[in-house]
Amino acid sequence: MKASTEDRPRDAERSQQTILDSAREEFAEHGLGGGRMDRIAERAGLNKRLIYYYFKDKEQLFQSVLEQAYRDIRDAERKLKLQELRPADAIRRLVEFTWNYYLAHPEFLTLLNSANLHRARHLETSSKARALNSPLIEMLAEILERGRKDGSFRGGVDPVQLYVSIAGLSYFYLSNNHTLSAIFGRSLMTPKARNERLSHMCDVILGYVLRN
Amino acid sequence: MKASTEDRPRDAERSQQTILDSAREEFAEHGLGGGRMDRIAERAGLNKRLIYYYFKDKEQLFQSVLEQAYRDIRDAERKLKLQELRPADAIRRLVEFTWNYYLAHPEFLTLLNSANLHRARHLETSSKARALNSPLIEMLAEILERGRKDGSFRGGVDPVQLYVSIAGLSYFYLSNNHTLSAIFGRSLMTPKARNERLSHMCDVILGYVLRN
DNA sequence: TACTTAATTCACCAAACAGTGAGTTGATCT
DNA sequence: AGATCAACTCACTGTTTGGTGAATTAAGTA
Repeated sequence: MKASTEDRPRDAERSQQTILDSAREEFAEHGLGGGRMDRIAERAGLNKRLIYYYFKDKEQLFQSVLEQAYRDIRDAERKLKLQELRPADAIRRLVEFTWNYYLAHPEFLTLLNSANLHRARHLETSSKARALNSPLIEMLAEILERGRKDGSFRGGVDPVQLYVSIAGLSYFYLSNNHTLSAIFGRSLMTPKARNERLSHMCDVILGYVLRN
Repeated sequence: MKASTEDRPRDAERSQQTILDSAREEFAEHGLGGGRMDRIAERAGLNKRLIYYYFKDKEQLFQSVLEQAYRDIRDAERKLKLQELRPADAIRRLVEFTWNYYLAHPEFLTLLNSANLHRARHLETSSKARALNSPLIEMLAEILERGRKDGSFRGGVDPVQLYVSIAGLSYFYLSNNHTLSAIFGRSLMTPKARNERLSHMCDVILGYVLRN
């Protein structure tokens, strides 16, 4: 759980990363307002003062956490090789990827929620904001163009709208999974329910882009 | 802004509602963790002690806020008369309603996010949770059945999945509007952008349910 | 080995916070 | 007019919180 206080060599970078990891957990679990600096220090097994030494204050720490979360997902996105697939398969793959990434990184969802609660001021200030633009937009544009050319896709589809829709279908289901489960009176996270959701989302998105 | 302290007749119900309204604003703006009881009292123009008199503690106050938020949207949903419309028009109307409701009640989105951050324990405890099931599910089932019968809709569509998808398309765009705007470097809330989003969502949902 | 400087810890603070005991006020009933 | 009880206020507290000044320790350098 907590790193032992025993003799570990001094390593600024390592400590910064440990703090960042602990902060990500803490903020993902309790939000920015509910996150506690003392708990972050405890999680990291480092003295609280060190957090302020490296990250000025709570706000900047959260901003750094957010930037890394974005870097992580963008890195994962870049690894997708969609050019090799036929348009319809590429779209399906993209839906699956988004779904699986959110599923594997639930903290990404809550961090984004926190960022938006605070009107994304942590991104506006960030000089790295521009570089955060998803590579998926370009990929998507290329896929849509290929599909249109070979006659399988409808034309006039905005890649940004489609990207937001693909993300939204997974995001809402997973981020609001608790309230939805309570309301429908059944768990949405059983393997069966998850498979059904993925299947449904593919049907929706493909039903939209496919000509016919 | 703040209700004046001047002589207003004593009214328990009125005070409770005032507190509830102030709490909804506060929690919507800062989340559950970031919401401050002192600020809620100040917003309401009532003594903080009164909050504890009527609502025991912060947790129960939040639960009450959440229950009312759900009651409000369910009431609005019930007013929809979709039976009179042709299936495709009914679906379009439903998408529009969802979009417009979220647009007019942004606090609903952030309250739900807070509830989910805390794993919806405020709903699980709530005896009113069952009654929160959306009437839209039944309406949607009826519309889908009608559309299937008259040959315009595909069959085998799960109303719950579709409901989640319709909600998700609006929710993600609006709830994450700040981060999305920052990333894409353009506002998503101009009238033009909003119209385009609504149009796109209708296309996606109808593209899915319509046979063809 | 002594010196330098960055990494890390210690001990502490003022403000903010959720929550409360004990009262005061005012509407209503007899 | 006096009694009653709910509505509402006052003044306070123990604790938590984000944040900091100053000291200490260890790793590299001359």
